[in-house]
Amino acid sequence: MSKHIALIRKSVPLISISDEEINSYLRDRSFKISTYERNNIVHFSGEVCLKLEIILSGKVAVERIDESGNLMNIAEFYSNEILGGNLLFSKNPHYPMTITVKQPTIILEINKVRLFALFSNNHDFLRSYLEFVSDHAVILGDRIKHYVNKTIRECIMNYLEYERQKQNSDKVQLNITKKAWAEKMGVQRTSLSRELAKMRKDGLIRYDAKSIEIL
Amino acid sequence: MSKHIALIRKSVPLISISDEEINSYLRDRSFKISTYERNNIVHFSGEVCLKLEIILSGKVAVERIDESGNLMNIAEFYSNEILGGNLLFSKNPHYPMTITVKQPTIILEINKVRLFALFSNNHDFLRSYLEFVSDHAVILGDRIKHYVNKTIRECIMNYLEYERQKQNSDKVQLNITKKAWAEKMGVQRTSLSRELAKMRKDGLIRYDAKSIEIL
DNA sequence: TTATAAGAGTTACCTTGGTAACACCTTTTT
DNA sequence: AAAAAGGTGTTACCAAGGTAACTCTTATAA
Repeated sequence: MSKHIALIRKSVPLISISDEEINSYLRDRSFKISTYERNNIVHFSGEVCLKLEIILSGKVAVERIDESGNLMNIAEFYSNEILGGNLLFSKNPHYPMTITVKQPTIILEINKVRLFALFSNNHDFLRSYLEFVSDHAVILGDRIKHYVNKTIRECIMNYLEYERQKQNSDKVQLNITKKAWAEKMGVQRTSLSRELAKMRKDGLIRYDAKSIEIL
Repeated sequence: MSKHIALIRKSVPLISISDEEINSYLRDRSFKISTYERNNIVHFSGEVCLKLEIILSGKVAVERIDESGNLMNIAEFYSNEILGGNLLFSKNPHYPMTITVKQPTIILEINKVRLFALFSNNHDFLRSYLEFVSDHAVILGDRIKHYVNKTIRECIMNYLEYERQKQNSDKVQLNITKKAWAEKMGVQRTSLSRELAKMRKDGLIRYDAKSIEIL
């Protein structure tokens, strides 16, 4: 348990909360720790959101599974990130997608009443909460912008452009598998393969198994 | 000006703020009133968001215009609704889409410092702000769910199903033009026409210029 | 009340991308 | 080291839907 408190102490969103507070919240159950194994499901699509969750360690993914069983990876969350922040105060707080564990994960759950009390008493916490929620709404909006009504080629270029800037090189290292990339863009893996081949033929890119060079 | 104060007094998000406060905020310019005519642009895509805006009266639309000039209507906002709520506290607060005026509109602008002070001093205001922001993040998520990787037929059925419940009748009145409907779904008007004709042939619907009956 | 603009329906044509069925690799597991 | 599982590339086939070019109808303006 003291290991968990150490984890909470290190958690960025909670940085301004004292040990005594943490202990008392854990005791009165307004804070709760949950641990998950790989492939556990944290929340099913449609489930009601009743608490805020802060990831203390690990990695989870928000995934949309359509009627035919196709997977689309909408977002991934790591340590210090928040789940349910966009949902908790909504009039209709249902998780819109499934949240699954990708790496063993420890999560701190905060109930709604405690959260609101923290906002009131701790303006730094409120500020970082608002910042987080804002940032993620913006990311959602960006996904609409980048992936709605775009051709696969445009999706590929968006991704490569983003990685080119992040990696600061025209030769982009692919740190994910092609399968995962296809799921991220919500297209078939074979269609991604085909489009990459076409783009090579059109002289736009050069590539091998692990990297793509933008020409 | 007193007319504006009356409008602010009636505004749901600000219901718990007194006349004296409103007056003093207007005087120190942390509150500001702007009026817009039809087709004015409130914010261009990419513009930096520096303030929260509350619509006191009128109607605006959030629109995405792609490279080929095609319009997609992402959302519409009316009296008592908030603009920029998802953005203001983000690290990268750029309006992702263009916001245009559909009906003459009066907007109250609140700067970031004042807004944060209101949160701190007025928990009801904070609560309704959080609720609003949450609801709208959920709506954004729903749009992803409803419109990403769906056929036109599925988009049509989603819309009709939604309207059927709202209007509580199998015969759905179309209160928008077909053109606007197509823009809302981000498809070509001709493709919508074609698909409706197909659905009629398949015995799914019956329709005339103003209404559609679900069979 | 014309004239002009804007919405609406139809269809031939063609591009995009999902499906399915292979053949290879590469990585784990036993 | 052999076997199983999962990632990858390729391609023929086909459905969905964007484009463009018309025509017809319904508002709005002169």
